[in-house]
Amino acid sequence: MHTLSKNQQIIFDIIDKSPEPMKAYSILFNVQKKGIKAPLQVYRALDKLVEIGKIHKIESRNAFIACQNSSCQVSKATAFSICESCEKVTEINNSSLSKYLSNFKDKAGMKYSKYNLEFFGLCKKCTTK
Amino acid sequence: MHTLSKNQQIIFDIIDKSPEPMKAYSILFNVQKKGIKAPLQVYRALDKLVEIGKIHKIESRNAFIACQNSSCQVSKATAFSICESCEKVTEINNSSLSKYLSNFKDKAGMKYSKYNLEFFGLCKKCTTK
DNA sequence: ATTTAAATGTTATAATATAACACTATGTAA
DNA sequence: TTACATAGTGTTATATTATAACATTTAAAT
Ligand SMILES: [Zn+2]
Ligand SMILES: [Zn+2]
Ligand SMILES: [Zn+2]
Ligand SMILES: [Zn+2]
Repeated sequence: MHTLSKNQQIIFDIIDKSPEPMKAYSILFNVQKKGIKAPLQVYRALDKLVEIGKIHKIESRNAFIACQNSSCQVSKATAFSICESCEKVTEINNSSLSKYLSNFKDKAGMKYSKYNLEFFGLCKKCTTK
Repeated sequence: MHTLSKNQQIIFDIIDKSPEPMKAYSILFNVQKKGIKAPLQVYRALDKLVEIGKIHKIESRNAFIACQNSSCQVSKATAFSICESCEKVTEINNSSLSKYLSNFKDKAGMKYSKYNLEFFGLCKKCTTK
């Protein structure tokens, strides 16, 4: 089991508590009172947290979210739903989907070791507005 | 059928000719001899070209690629394979995959209108090195 | 011809991310 | 416990990616 360093723990905690994906500079702003002053300190922690699967990057938003899937030890098979109205992001944990994608074979013979899928649409709440 | 404006055509042509995804500022550098001098001119053309499905953005790379799928009129269901060694990117055109993803239903009841999928791994060429 | 929408040109600036270097803490193994 | 290796930190500077705001021009629609 991996033990987080001081900066990693601070930055993980703030992302984990956030109801929405957080951007790097918003994280920075929020941890300055804890002594983390420079972008690099944030980005280094983010890199590590992504690497070990504690957080994921939402590529289309340049934002970071805590892993909501306890079995997701590494960020190598990720899927998210993103509401284009309220920007709510949810990690999808669907074994049929992950099985389908993990077994997907390209005709070009490429061997995949990782994927990231982002669905866009309207969440239930925003649909009824 | 959509007719491209002058800047849109210039920028589409250079992306279409490129064997690899192009970044916005690399595009800018390459079209300066054609009179396009400012980032905004590039980004505006890119936005439009993405909107009409002539190009796609590779989110994990902040780069743009010409649509390799003639039936892809709008960028609302995209899938790519990305080689993490040589950075070669290929648009995946697989009807089983697109059918599966287009019909995918989240248990949260979210209605999806769009998705983007990026596979990562080693291409054939890089596997045998 | 008049109106409307789309595209352009330009300057400035915001937002996102990394390079380089010096230093400190932690774990491992002789 | 001392040496060594690996990971993490702090700091300054800078690179890269993207948008705001405003004036003007072109193309399309009525
Ligand atoms: Zn996860
Ligand atoms: Zn919503
Ligand atoms: Zn396409
Ligand atoms: Zn390759």
